Amino acid sequence: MCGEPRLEHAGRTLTLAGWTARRRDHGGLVFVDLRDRTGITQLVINPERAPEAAALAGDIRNEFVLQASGQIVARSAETVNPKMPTGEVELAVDKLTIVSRSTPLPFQLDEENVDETLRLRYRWLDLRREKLQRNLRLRAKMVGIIRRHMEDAGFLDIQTPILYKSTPEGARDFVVPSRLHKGRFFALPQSPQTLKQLTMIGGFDRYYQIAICFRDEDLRADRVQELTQLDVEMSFPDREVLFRLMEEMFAAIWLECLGVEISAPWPRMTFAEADRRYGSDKPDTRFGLELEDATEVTRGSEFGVFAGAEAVRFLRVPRTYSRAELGTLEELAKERGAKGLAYVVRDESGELRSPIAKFLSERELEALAPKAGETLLFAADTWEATSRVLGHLRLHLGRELGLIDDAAFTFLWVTDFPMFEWDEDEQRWTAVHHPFTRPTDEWRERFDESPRDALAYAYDIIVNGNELGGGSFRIHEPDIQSRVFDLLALSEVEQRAQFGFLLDALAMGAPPHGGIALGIDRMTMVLAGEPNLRDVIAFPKNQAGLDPMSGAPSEITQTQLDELGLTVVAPEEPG
RNA sequence: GGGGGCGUAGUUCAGUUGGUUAGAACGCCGGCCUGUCACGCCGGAGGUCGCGGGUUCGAGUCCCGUCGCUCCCGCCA
Repeated sequence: MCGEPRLEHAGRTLTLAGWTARRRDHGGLVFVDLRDRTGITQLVINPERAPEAAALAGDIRNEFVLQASGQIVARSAETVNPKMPTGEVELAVDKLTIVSRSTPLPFQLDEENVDETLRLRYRWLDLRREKLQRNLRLRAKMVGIIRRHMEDAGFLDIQTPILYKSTPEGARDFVVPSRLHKGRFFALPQSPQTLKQLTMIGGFDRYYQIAICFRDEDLRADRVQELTQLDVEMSFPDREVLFRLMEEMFAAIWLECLGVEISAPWPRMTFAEADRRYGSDKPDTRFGLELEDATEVTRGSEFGVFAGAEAVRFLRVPRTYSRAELGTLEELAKERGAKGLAYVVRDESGELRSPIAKFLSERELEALAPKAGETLLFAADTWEATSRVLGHLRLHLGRELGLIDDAAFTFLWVTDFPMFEWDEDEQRWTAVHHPFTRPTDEWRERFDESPRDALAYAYDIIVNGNELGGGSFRIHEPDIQSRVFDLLALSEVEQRAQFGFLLDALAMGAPPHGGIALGIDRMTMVLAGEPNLRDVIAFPKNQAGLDPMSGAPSEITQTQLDELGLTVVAPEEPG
C-alpha cells in the first residue's frame, strides 16, 4: 500500500496502485505522488531506467489511477522528505500502467472551504479527501466497538421493518405508497420503538439494532432526516445495569478511538436540577457560569418587571461590558423570546452602571452582591422563559469568554424528566419523551391527576452539551398505557386504530422492559470534533433535504403514478 | 413559515467613493526543464459579477424583487 514503504523495505520489488495526488514533470525525470487510503509514496520515473514508462508519464494528470511496479530504493540524504512518513524511500518505476483517466476536477482535493453543494454533488471526490476518510473510518470503528460490546453483553441483533405504520404522534412521517393496496401507505419508522417493545413481549430479553430512523422535519447542522441509532431494549430492566452498560461502551469507544479515558460512573442530574442550574435539559458542564435565582430577593421590588415576574434569574459574568456589547447580548436574549435584558455592571472602580439600579433597594443590591468587574444579566419572565433565555446566553458567553476546554469530555446522565408538556397550539398534553414512557413509581397511579408535575422514568446521555442518547423504562400495563393515551387526547377509536396491536400485546404477558437509543451520527460528530453532521455521513442530503448528487427526491413517471393510484395535485416547479 | 450571512473565472478569493479593457493564486491548455516533493520558468485560454427589474451619463459596487446555499428560530414524541 502507498502509505507503507519504509527504509527497511529498500531493495524490495513491488507494485503499487493508487491515485495521482500530484505530478512533478522535470522533462526527463517525472515524480508522481501516488495516493491510496493508507498514504502517499513518491514514484520516480526515469527515462534511462524505464523508457516505456517515461513515454506514458507525460500523459498523467491529477487523479489518474496508476499501477506502478519497481524497486523500493532509499533516497539519498539530500532528497529525503521528512514531512512524509514514506519520505526516506521512493519507488523506482520499471513498469507503469495508466489504469484509469480522469477529467479535470470540478474542485481541487487540497482546496479548503470548497462550496458544500459542489462537494455533495461530486461526493465521490470529496470522499477521497483526508477528512472524510478519517471520519468515516472513525465511524466504522465506533460501530464495530458498539456491536462487539452489545454482543458480549448478550444482546441479540434483531432487524425490524423499514416499511411500517404511520403514527401521527411525534415527528412527521415519510410515507411510501402501497401498489398492492392503492390508497394506503406505509410509513418509514421514526424509531423502532414499538417494535423493540414487542421483541421483549416476544421473549427476547435483550435486543439491539443499528437502526435507520426517518423524520420528515427541517434539517440543522446537527439534525438530519434519516439518522442512524443504536437501539437497545431489555426485559426486567435494572437502571444501574443499563447505565453501566452504556458507561462501559462509551469508555471503550473513547479509549480505542481517541485514547481518552473517561471516568465512571458519570455524574447524574435530575432534569429539575439541570434546568435550575444551567437553564437546559442538556447542560454543557465543561464550564460553570450557572444561573442564579433572584426571585425571592426581588419580590416586591420597585422595579415592576421584577416584582411581577414569575421568576427573576440572572447570570453572574466575570467581566464588564460596554453599552454596545450589552445591546448585542440583549439581541441574543430576544432571539430566544426575552422582552429585554436587564443588567447591573460593577466596574473595576466599584461604580455601578445599570438602568435598573435606581429601582433596586439597598437590600436587593446587597443580596445580588455584584463584585467589582462583574456583570449581572437578568431575565424576568416565566420560569421556563428564563431558563430558555439564560441557558442560551450561558452557552454563548461560555464560548465567548473561553471558558470551554475543547479537549475535555464531560459525560452526564440527566434523569427524571417531566412526562408531559402542554401544547398551546393544539391545546392538549403531549409526551415529552414518547407516549410509551413509564411514570416514575411515585407517579404511577396518579400521573393524570397532575400531568404538569408527573415525572417520567426517562434518562438522557449528555456529552459536552450534546444529547447523544435517551431512553426510558416503558409502560407494560395495558391500563396505564390506555390512561396515557387518554391524557394525550387520543380517542378510544384512535388508540385501537394506531396502537391496538401494542395494547393487545401488553395484555398478553408483557414483561417490564426499558432501554435506550443513541444517535450514531451525533456520536461520531462529537468523537471527530466535527460541527456538522454531514461530514460524518458518506452521502448526506443538504439542508433543504435534497441530494445534489443524484437529484433525489425526483419526480416519477406517469406509469408509476398510475400503478400506485396516485395523482400529483401541486407539483413543485422544477428549479 | 420566519430571521441572519453568503453568491465575482473550473476552484478559493480580492475588487477602494459608482468611473477606462473585472484581477490574483491554484487548476486547465501549449512549450522548456534529470532530484522535485505546494517543483521551477515562458506563453495561452477561461467571466451572463446567481437571475430579473430600477436609480444613474455610467452599476460587480446603490435600491427593489427573486433564486440558490448556509446558520439559527419555529418544528424535531
